[in-house]
Amino acid sequence: MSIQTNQSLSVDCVLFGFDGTSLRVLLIERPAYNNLERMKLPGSMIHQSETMLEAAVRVLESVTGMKIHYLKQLEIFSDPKRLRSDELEWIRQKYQIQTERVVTVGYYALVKLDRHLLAHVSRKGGRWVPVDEIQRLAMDHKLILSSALAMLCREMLLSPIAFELLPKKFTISELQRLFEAVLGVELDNRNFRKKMFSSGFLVATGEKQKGVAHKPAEYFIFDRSAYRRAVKEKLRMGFIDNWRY
Amino acid sequence: MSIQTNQSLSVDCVLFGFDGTSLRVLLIERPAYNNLERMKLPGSMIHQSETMLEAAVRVLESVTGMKIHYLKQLEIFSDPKRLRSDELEWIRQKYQIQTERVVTVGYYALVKLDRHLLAHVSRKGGRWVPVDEIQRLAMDHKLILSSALAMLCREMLLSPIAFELLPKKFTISELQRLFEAVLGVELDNRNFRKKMFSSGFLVATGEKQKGVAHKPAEYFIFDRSAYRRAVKEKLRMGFIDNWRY
DNA sequence: AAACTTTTCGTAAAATATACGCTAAGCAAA
DNA sequence: TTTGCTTAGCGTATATTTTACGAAAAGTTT
Repeated sequence: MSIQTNQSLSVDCVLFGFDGTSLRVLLIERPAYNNLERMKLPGSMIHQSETMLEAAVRVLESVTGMKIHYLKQLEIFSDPKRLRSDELEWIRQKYQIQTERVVTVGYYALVKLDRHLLAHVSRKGGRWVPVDEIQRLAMDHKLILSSALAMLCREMLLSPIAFELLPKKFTISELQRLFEAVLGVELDNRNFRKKMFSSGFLVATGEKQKGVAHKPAEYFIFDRSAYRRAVKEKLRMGFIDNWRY
Repeated sequence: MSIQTNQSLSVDCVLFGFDGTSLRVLLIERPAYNNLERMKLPGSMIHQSETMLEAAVRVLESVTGMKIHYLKQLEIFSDPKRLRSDELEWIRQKYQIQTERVVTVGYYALVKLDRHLLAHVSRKGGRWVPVDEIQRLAMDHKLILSSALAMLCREMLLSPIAFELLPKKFTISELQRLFEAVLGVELDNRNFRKKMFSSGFLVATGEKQKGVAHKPAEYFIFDRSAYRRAVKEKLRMGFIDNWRY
């Protein structure tokens, strides 16, 4: 029943990207050590004078080389037995600390994939792996990933995070494919389009696709301020019109 | 840039109850110490071999004397400057530990208020304070409370947590008043009733109010398995019928 | 008995969601 | 050049849900 004094705190980050077809997660390949799983989530122990969030930002900006715009906390993973002794030993060696227990906070983040980012990440030993190809991960990182996926699905239905994963200009079909990939459903393209346009936060650019073997689609952009206006409008009008038991 | 080794981990819990009119939070009055705020949230340092969640359960079951059925994690509060030095000193004294930094995890929980619970809590130095009467709290507990309130609102619209706060048997009006208290809105009683009945998880008991100066209302109970069936039904049918941008 | 209060049942209109037909615009193959 | 294939994009009819209220019912208080 004694107070714990020799524990450490870390962050582990699930960074999602969308390549137009499938949802991908950024994984780090760590050097071989005994028989430990090689692939892990990007993470770090926290430093003296930073918050958990700042630690997560540090980890992600280091591996991507860019500013992270969407980053949220998941859960805290504090099972005293969450790390096997060999994993704990790896951590002691890597960070040169004596610790009996590592409590970690999961974060999930979204980025727009582009050539520049892909290049930077691969220089840093990172790999963008499609979520449905991930079988095993180091430590309890598979658990953290599951938590992130659940959060992503939930958020996708409630706030406009899809646009964090798409390029600035995108077609309605790309948007729809993203929804289908994340939620694992098929959607009717005509109704999907109607729903997306109904709130008026998609702005036509006038530009169209080129070189596609079918009618070229128009590119749209997401107007965040129009979105905020629409949300306010809804709140003024309906009371609880958006609950769903 | 060094790794933190001398920090501690704690939990702080926001326990909500509903007295039929207003939403209340359980606060603890701590002994006077310098000029620190007296009222704080129930909390504790974590022990060697328990998870954060287990620590929260321990704290809440100790102060209420009963099993806690609804308990969820909020956020982690890790600002290195979240505690003033006098608050930190208080913690060092209370727990007899040398620590430079206390990172805390917020939890929020729901209970049904009854006479028995009220009595037990007041023996333990706890007080049920209406949320809108809380001006200041110790440390950053006001911040944790805000986080809990935001979470409560969000959850109230998405899952049937209202029934965790009401007695087993309740009238539709009581249910409505709870919604109004938590969300801070006024609702049309006829439409509220329709909405609540539409999913079919409210079961009539046949019992009615007695001694009220108007038409007596019937008591209902929440049928959790009917609720689960209704949710499944919805998922089979609609695709994304419950997103709300 | 009249007044008052809250419960409870209804109903009509408005707004949203769903299912699906059909044309448009590009490329590729014939 | 024509035919076929594919996805984009428009429209419409029907079903479902939400919203705004009217009014009766069942008690207590005056």
